[in-house]
Amino acid sequence: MTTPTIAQLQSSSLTHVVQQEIERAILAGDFVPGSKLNEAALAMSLGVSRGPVREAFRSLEEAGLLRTEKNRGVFVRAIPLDEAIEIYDLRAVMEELAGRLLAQSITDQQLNELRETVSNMDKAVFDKDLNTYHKLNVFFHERLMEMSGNKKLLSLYKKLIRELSLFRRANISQADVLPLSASEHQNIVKAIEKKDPLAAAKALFDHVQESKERTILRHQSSQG
Amino acid sequence: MTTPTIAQLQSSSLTHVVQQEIERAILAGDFVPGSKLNEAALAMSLGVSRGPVREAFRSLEEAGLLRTEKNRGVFVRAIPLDEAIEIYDLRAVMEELAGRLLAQSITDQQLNELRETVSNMDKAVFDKDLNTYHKLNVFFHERLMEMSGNKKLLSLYKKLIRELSLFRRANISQADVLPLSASEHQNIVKAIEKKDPLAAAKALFDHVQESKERTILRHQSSQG
DNA sequence: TTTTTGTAGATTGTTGACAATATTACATTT
DNA sequence: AAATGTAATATTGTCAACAATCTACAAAAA
Repeated sequence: MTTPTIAQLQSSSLTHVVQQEIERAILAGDFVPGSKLNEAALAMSLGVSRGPVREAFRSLEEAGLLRTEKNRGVFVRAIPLDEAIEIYDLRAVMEELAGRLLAQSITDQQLNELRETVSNMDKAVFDKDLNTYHKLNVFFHERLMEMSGNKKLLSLYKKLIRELSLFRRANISQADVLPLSASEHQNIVKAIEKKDPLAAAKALFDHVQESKERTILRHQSSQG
Repeated sequence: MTTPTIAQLQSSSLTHVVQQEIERAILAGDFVPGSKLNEAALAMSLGVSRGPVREAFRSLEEAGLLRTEKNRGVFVRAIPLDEAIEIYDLRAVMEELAGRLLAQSITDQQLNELRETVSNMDKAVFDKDLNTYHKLNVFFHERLMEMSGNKKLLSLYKKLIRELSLFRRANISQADVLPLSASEHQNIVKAIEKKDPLAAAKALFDHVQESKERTILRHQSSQG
C-alpha cells in the first residue's frame, strides 16, 4: 500500500497540468468569455497530445468554465446578468451560513487576522488603490469561508466565484463605492467579534446583497 | 434497445452516454462507494474505446462522484459522516433561499402541485410504503428548487443530493420517522401558501436540520 | 443580386497502439 | 513462517492515425 505523501510527490498528470493552465488563462483574461478553444492548437502550444486536452475540457465543462457544442468545439462560457444575480443570491446565503458558524467558533487569532485584513482594506480605500482593495476583498471572503470549517461550503464558494469572474463586469470596482463596501466589512467583523451568530449572518447577507445591487446598477448604466 | 433519435445523436457524444451510464450505476448502487472502476473493462462492457471512458471519468471526478489516484485508477467516492453533515448544512440554507423566493412567486397551479405531492406522501405514510415515500420526498424538494426560479440553485442542489447518495445510510428511511417528516412537509406548504417568505424559509431550514439530526442519530445507532 | 449547391479544408470524435507505472505471483533468504 | 527481491502480468497515461462532421468559399441556378 502506497502512502498519500508519496502520491503527492509524484508529478501531476498532463491532464491536470493542462486543466490548471486553461483555468489560469481564463481567470487572467487571456481566454475571454465566448471565445472558442482549438483542441489541436492548444495541445500543440502546451506540448501535449489532444487526449489530455480533451480530458481537461471535460473537467472544466463540469466546473462551469467551458461549454461544449458537439462537433463544433468548446467555448469559454459567458455568464449573463440573470445568472450572475442567481449566483449572488446563492452566495448571500452561503456567506450567511459562514457568518453564523464562524461567530460561534472563531478564535482570537482568527479574529486578529480578519481585523488586520479589514484594516488593510481601509488603507487601500484611503490610497484609492483599487487593485489592492480587490485582492484583499477576495481574500477576506475566502478566508471567512475557510474559517467556517465547512470544507464543502468553501469549495462550492470558490467554484461560484470562479464562475462569477466570467461575468464581464464583476471585477471592475469603482472608486466611489469603496468606502461603502469597506464599512460593510467592518460591520461584519464587529458582529463576529461579538460572537453574535444572527448579527454576523445578517451583516454578511446584507453585504452580498449590496454587492449584487451595485453590480446590477453598474451593468445597467454601462448598457445604456 | 430503442434506436436513438436524431436529436439524441446530435446532443450526446459517447463520452456523455458513458457518463450518464456510470452515474446511473453509481446512484443505483451497482457501483458501491470505495470500489475501483476498471477503464478497459468498463469500455469493453459499454462497447466503446477507453477515450470516452476517461473523459467521462474526468467529468464525474469534477462532479464529486469519483476520485482519481494517479496511475492507480478511479474509485467511487465514499462520503464520510463529517462531509454529509456539511452538505446538510449547505442544503438547509439553499432550501431556505428557495422557500423565501417561492413564497413570493408561487402560482396557484404550482401550489396545487405541491399540495398533491404532499397528499400523496401522507398516503404513502398511511400505507407504510417507504419506497414511494422516498421517491415523492426527492421529487418534492427538487420541484421546490425548480419552482424557485433560480437555475443555479437547482443545479447545485442536484449536485449535492447526488453526492449525498454516496453517504451509505442517507437513503435508508425508517418507518417510524415518516409521520414526523410528513408533517414537516405540510408545514412547508402551509407557509408557502400564506405567501410568507420568512415562515417558508424557516420551515424548510428546520426540516433539513431535522433530517440532518435524524441521519446522525441513525448513523450513531448503526455504528454501535 | 440573391440563394442554393457542391467541394476542399479544417476541426472534432473515436479508436488502437505503445510507454510508463503499479500489481501480482513466486522464488529466495532470513 | 515471514520478509524480501524479482520477473510476469495487468492497468493506467499518452500519443498518433483514422473517421465523422462542420465551415468556408466558389460555382451554378433562381
